[in-house]
Amino acid sequence: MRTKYSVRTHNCGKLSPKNVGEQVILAGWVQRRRDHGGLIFIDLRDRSGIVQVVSNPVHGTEAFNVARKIRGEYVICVEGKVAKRPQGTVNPTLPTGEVEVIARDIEILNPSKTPPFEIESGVDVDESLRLKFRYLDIRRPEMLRNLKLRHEVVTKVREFLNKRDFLEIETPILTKSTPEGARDYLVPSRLQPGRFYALPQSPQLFKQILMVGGIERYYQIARCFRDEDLRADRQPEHTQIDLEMSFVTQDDILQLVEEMMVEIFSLLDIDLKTPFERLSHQEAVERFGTDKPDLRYSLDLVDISDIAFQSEFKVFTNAIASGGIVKGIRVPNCASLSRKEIDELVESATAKGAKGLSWMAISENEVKSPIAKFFTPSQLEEIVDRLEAKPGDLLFFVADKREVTCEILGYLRGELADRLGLMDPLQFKFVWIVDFPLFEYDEEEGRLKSHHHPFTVPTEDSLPLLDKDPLAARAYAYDLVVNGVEIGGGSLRIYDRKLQEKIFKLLEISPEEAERKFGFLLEALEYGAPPHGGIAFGLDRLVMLLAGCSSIREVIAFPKTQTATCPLTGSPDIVDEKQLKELHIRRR
RNA sequence: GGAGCCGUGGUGUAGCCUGGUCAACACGCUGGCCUGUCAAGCCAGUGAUCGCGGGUUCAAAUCCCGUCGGCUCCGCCA
Repeated sequence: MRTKYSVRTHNCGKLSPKNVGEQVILAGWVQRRRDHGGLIFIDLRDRSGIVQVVSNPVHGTEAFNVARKIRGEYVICVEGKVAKRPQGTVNPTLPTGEVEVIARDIEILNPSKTPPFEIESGVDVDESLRLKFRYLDIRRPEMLRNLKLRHEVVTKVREFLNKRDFLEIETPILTKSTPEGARDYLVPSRLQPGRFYALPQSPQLFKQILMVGGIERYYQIARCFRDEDLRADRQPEHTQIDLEMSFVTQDDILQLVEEMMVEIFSLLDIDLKTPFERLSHQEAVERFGTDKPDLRYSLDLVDISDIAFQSEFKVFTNAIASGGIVKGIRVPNCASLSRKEIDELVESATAKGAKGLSWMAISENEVKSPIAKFFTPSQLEEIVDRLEAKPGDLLFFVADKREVTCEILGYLRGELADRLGLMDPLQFKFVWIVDFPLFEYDEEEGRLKSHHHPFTVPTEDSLPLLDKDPLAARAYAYDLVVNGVEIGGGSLRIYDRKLQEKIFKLLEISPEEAERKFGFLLEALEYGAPPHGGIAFGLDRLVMLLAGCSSIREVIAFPKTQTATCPLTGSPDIVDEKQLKELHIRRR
């Protein structure tokens, strides 16, 4: 019996009436033990599922004695016969509920301490405890399901891209720090005193170099590192589905990705309609107040500046006079919202940076609002018409600079949708955001900053704008957004050294710095670089959406806490002085 | 760097506002009974000085300050 587990014949969860009569050897963990005194039931669990084992002294005296000692999470091996359950004892909630295994022999392979929390679905346990005992947490069905789903997504992606002639190629983890972007994780070099590697924020430059290397189609399931603060959807290391192609247009890439998404979502029997909706960056911001809109609900933002300017309401007219706008949002059937609820919304908008938030409640023949007195009846009617408001609707208005107005209302839009339960968790609304600005203005640094990254190619008609009005320049850049979550983004890249240098110059990266940081790329561009472009997806976010979770930690085997620590291993940790010395590092 | 919420036996919570049987409930765990349960049942028992430190008070889980940890968010994340 010592090594019987090595000849395990079946998986627990796979047993069915078809196996009745068969002699089987199972191995797994004890989910639960029900001791009836003269008869003991054991729910035996392995990765495939659970099956009930019955230990009756009649069928195995020794086994019964062992069964009495068994406790939860013991690892055991059971030999016995599969039997149909007696009439009236079938468990319809268990896939294997029609059968049970009559134990002839039971061996305890390894006992277990009582786990610090119950290993079952739907636990509500402190997350840091789950993470400290992640190996127990992973035994829970939800975690197993999520990790399995993640595996299936990755498998699907590989199949899909392999079929389309992509090569999976690894790029270095120990690489070079680059300016711009997120804070790098640094790794001190032992052999080169005083020098540091950086962990990659993405394989961006390597994949472009691979294109220059004639690979034409590359992908990688790539780990990426960013030393920034964490969120529910942000970890210091995350995994990207990274791909790059030569000789393609933006449309080629978008189309390929759509096909890939169809494949991925077919895993959950979800039929995605292609092509996905496309919104220009500008339209997204104007209509939804964000570049990652959740299109499961409408609540569009509507400009009423022209009407508002005619009113007597100083807040509105002043905002417009100083170059701002007034926009509104219509919330259906919410005129009955209590004053307290409205005040809460006003407060949250103010917390977001709004100077104020005006509202109007629409009823059959009047507009109830603290600001109604500043408007003529016909102006009010125009506003109602413009927002297509119906009796029972509630309207909110913000007056400020264009960007601020859109941002606040965009935030309010999400807040309202959440409160009103407009986010259908079973629906997946894909949208491409395209025509991104090439640059944005960095107030802090007082200079231009790449909206996507410095290697993104401007559209042809933007080229003349680079010198005149760079902020008006558009890029061949695109984001894929699902239900308000940005799951991927990419661009066509610059493959001309002169243009790349020009962009660096506009970003106020000196030729010396450009040479030092990106010299190898600039040089590569001079040796027959093909036109190319690509995209990268946040695998964790994608799987999170598919799994219906609200944090990527649920789909990562060993995630970090908000303070970037690992309760399981205790990393990060102090190291020996000897190690530091070898690395030429002195602590302050 | 900032804001908010949380921290009570192994787990999840109640108690906290209105200081004084202040430690309760469920699950778990241990033992006993029990041959058809599957969240088994019944009986008995075990177990927390209330994250930590300080303060107020005759008296603090309860009020105040600080601190640590977890989570959410802002900043940050090309």
